[in-house]
This record gives sequence, C-alpha cells and structure tokens, in this order.
Amino acid sequence: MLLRNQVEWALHCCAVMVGMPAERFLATKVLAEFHEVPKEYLSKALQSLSQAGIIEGTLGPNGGYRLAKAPSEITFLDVVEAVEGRTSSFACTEIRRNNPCRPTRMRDPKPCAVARVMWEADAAWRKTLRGVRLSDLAKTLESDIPAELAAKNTEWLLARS
Amino acid sequence: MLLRNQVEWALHCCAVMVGMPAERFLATKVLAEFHEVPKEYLSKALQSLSQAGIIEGTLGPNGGYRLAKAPSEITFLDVVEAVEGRTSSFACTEIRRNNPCRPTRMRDPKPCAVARVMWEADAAWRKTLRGVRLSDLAKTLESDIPAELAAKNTEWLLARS
DNA sequence: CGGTTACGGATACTTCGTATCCTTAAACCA
DNA sequence: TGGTTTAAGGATACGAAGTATCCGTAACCG
Ligand code: SF4
Ligand code: SF4
Repeated sequence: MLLRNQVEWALHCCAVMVGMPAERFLATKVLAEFHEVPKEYLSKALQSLSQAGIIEGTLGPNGGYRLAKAPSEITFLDVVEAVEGRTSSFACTEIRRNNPCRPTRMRDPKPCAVARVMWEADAAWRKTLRGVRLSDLAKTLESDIPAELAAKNTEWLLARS
Repeated sequence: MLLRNQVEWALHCCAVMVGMPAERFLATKVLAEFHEVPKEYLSKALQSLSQAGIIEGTLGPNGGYRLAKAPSEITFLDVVEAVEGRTSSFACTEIRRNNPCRPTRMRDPKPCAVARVMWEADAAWRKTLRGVRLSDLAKTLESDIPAELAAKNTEWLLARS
C-alpha cells in the first residue's frame, strides 16, 4: 500500500506556492523544472488540486497556478485527498456473506467488527493530516531552510514566471 | 492507495481461529471454502502470518494452521503488517535535492517537514491498529454475531478438519 | 493575429496485485 | 514401509492500477 508520488509532488508544489508573493502565478513548466519531474504528468496533479479548489489557474502567458485560499485554510488532508481520493484504504468485500452457514436472507445490521477497526485507523490517519495546515508547514520550513536559500528559490521561480 | 484484499482475508481467518478450540488446526482448504476465496492465493497470506509468528502450521492429514500466541498477544497491526509490510504509506523520493538553487554539497540534517507530517499520520494509523487485539475482536464479535450462528460456524469448520 | 498556458481526452508503458501451477518436504496413516 | 495429506515456496501468467507522453481545444495576452 503506497501513496502515489503525485501526492509528494502536490505537497511540494503547495509548499513552494506558500512562499510566493500573493497574486503571482507559477506555471506548471516552472514547477516541473524546479522539482525535475515530468511536466505533463505533474500537470495532472495540479489539475486535481485546481478541481478541489485548493489552487486556481489562469491561461495565457504569465499564466499558471496560485493558492486559491489562505494557507491557514488549507490542510494536508485537502491536498492528499485531492490527488489520492477520499476512499478509505481498507476496502470491504463483504466476504462474511460467503459464509456457508449463514442464513441466505440474513441482514447485516452494521459493518462488521473487522471493518470498523480498519476504518477507525483510516480516520486517525486523516485526522492527523487534517490537523496540519499549509501555514504550519510554512512556519516549519522557515526554521528548517536557511533564509538565503529560501530567497534564492523565490527569486529563481519568479524569474521564470 | 488501497490495502491488498489479503489483509481482509488474513483478518477474517484470524477472527475464525480465535473462536476455535485450542490446539485444533484449520486447513487452508477449509478456510478458503468458508470464505469462498482462492485456496492457493489465500495460502500465501497464511504463509506470511506463519512467518511472522502469528499462526503456526503443521503438515499431514488434520494439518493446517492455528494461532501461535494468545489472542490478547496479537494486535491488528501484527496481522496487517505481516501481509502488507512495514513500510510507510508515504515514500519520500527526496525531490528537494533536485532544487536547482540548492548548493550541490548541501547536507539534509533531517527529513523535511512534508515527510515528517506524512510519517506522523502513518504512525497514527499504526497506533490505532496496535491498540486493538484479537481478544477485543472476539469480544465484539460475540455481541455482533448470534450465538447460534457462531456455534454453527465452529461446527462446520471442525467437521472438515 | 500568433504565442503561451491550462485543461482534458486518448494512448502506451511499467509496476504491482491477483491468481494458478508445480515441486518439495514433512507429518500422518494403513 | 509406502501412499496420502498438507504446508512451504518457487515460477509463471494475467489483470488492474499507477506512471508517463501525446495531442487537440479553449482561454489569455501582447
Ligand atoms: S471486513 Fe467485515 S464488513 Fe468487510 S468484508 Fe470482512 S466481514 Fe464483511
Ligand atoms: S517529502 Fe521532504 S524529504 Fe521527502 S522527498 Fe519531499 S522534500 Fe524530500
């Protein structure tokens, strides 16, 4: 069970956008070159984010994407679910219905104990992701990344928009 | 991102074994017929559980598998990790190293902020699974499943061992 | 108008989960 | 002792899903 690498790309792109001056758009091409990932494929991830209302895009020269909301209004879960989907990691096939002893017309009042536990774990995973916002990430990166490098990154990105 | 359905099978097989009288072995063939899943493929999942020390197998007629430990000593996480693996759901490709502005010889003191959050969420998922034991599951099933059906299941399974 | 960009559909490639088959070795039984 | 049953594990085929690329369209800009 592995998350798509688009999740990583999407999160990094968001991290980059948080550091950009408001109203400025970043083109897919620039983001792809910055991370050295295939432009066309990264585009799909950004489209997912756009569709989810996390970022917004504009066309034409100087076009691209920017955050559609305040960084404090965007959680990790928003980003992850936009590209990975909202379905639980545990899929229930209802194999208990195959039980040969079970009366054919028996009704299942509720999801079985196994599924409930697995879904609870999935909820805990999502709760953790929902608890971290892009604004939190920005603050962490501020102390993680040397100010000099951060400035150089912003400059590099803006020069190509 | 989806767990293999072997996880579901493994958990259900464990649930069944908890209800069996101690020392009795259940053959792969019987477990497969009970759940209506392919015997040869289910066998792989059971082998994983066996290798993880969760169940133990014996050969020959009346052979099969049984729990290797007390139900209170086996957690959901043990079962899930045995078949699904212990690697985190978030794989870090270290794409921050591709940053063209980054000094080539720069050392990364620690995993970046993005990865730390994702791994924290993964830890929360595992923590939830570690908190539920097979003995807990047995207790829940006891109130979920009519006693009559439970008895019939046990009888059906024992008759074929 | 021509160039740039997001957008979305279609398509190929690659990886991984699913499933089956076969052989070996151990345990049991007649 | 020899034949049967079963777990164990390697090899292989198949299918689904993730990865990646290509192309046409529509919007934006100078
Ligand atoms: S986990 Fe429970 S609800 Fe899901 S298929 Fe198995 S028995 Fe049914
Ligand atoms: S998540 Fe962080 S550590 Fe992992 S690849 Fe991205 S930048 Fe590197």
